[in-house]
Amino acid sequence: MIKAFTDNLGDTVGVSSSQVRKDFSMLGISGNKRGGYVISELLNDLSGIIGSTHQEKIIVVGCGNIGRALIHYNGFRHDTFFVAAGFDIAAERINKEINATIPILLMEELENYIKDNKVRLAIIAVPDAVAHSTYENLIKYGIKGIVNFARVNLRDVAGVFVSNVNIELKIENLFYYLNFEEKNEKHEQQRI
Amino acid sequence: MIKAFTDNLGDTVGVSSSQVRKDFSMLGISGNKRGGYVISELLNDLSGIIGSTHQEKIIVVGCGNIGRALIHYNGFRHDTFFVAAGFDIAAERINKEINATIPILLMEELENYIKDNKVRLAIIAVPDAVAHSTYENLIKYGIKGIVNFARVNLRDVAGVFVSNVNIELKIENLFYYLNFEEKNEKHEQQRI
DNA sequence: TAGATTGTTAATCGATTAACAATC
DNA sequence: TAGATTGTTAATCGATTAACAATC
Repeated sequence: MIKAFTDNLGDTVGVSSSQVRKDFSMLGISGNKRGGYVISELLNDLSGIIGSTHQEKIIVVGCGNIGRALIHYNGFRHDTFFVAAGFDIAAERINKEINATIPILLMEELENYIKDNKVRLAIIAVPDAVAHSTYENLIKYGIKGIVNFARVNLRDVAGVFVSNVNIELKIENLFYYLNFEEKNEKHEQQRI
Repeated sequence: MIKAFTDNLGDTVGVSSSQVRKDFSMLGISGNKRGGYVISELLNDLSGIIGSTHQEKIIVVGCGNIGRALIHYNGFRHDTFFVAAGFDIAAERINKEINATIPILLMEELENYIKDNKVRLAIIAVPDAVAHSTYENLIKYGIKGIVNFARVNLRDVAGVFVSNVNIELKIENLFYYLNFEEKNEKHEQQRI
């Protein structure tokens, strides 16, 4: 019976023990005073809270470099969700090229596919220029959650949650921090 | 001479006008009372602040699905940075397969490449299991900024900035929100 | 001038952390 | 029992927003 304590748990994910206790408290998860949390029970409680979205279908819209990488990424594909299909305006060509096990379908089939399969979550990996219209369509077709890789800021609307990735922005932010740090170091040295 | 006001600017990026004014104030960017900001000047000021990291080399470590997508992604590749090389334990094979313009080099060459080319920023796209050791090596070799796509939480250390992406976690979070929302809606309906 | 918008200060909000009583 | 760890409340911190004087 493997146990863990809030400071262990916090350490491994990079938050404070207070944070862990607070979160657990809010989620209604309780441990044993002085005894910590039994890992197996904890996992059980958590998966109960997360909701058993067993093998929910998600789709990838746009099958360029990023889209295809996500479709073939074997990293995920576990209990909670899997990529069921990709969509692209050049579906046939891509299908021929990559000989995929996950089908790439035409954009025209998007609406029906979402509705027929009750897809709730989509990944946007289309070119920036069409990201916003894609987003609007997805919402119209009933998608409730979106991960967006295009470099436009898509926003949450009522009942729809959007998570913007924007790798380029991340990289630029990092450079900003680096340059800032460097500048400060120089100042430090001058002062000494 | 195109102008913009803090509420326009805020709107387009999804923040409040106060926020924009606050940020500009802290960055030392000033506009004209009643006249807003001249876009061209604003861009100028901003690029001055961001620091002119002209055409800085970044590298991608791990050339699986995600890594290769990033290497071939033509989305970025603009003034501030570009992907100069990829690294993988199976460099030759991958090079043969993809016939790339950006070279994929062997992991053994990583240290020298970083030092010779003064690379400051790296993207980690290796399998989860080796992400942490890759991270430690990169830091040892002098990397100062990391974007991490592996599903492990890598942390900032002194002078090194890490940005964790973890797409799977994002998707799971979205499902959590969706399920939560759904549950609440049901309760709403029951109450009515 | 009157009206509009900046820039900055104060107020608010929320999230994180610290502290500590409860208790195993 | 003494010691350790939870669970919760209070204190702190930071970030966001509101407000408003300055002024173009």
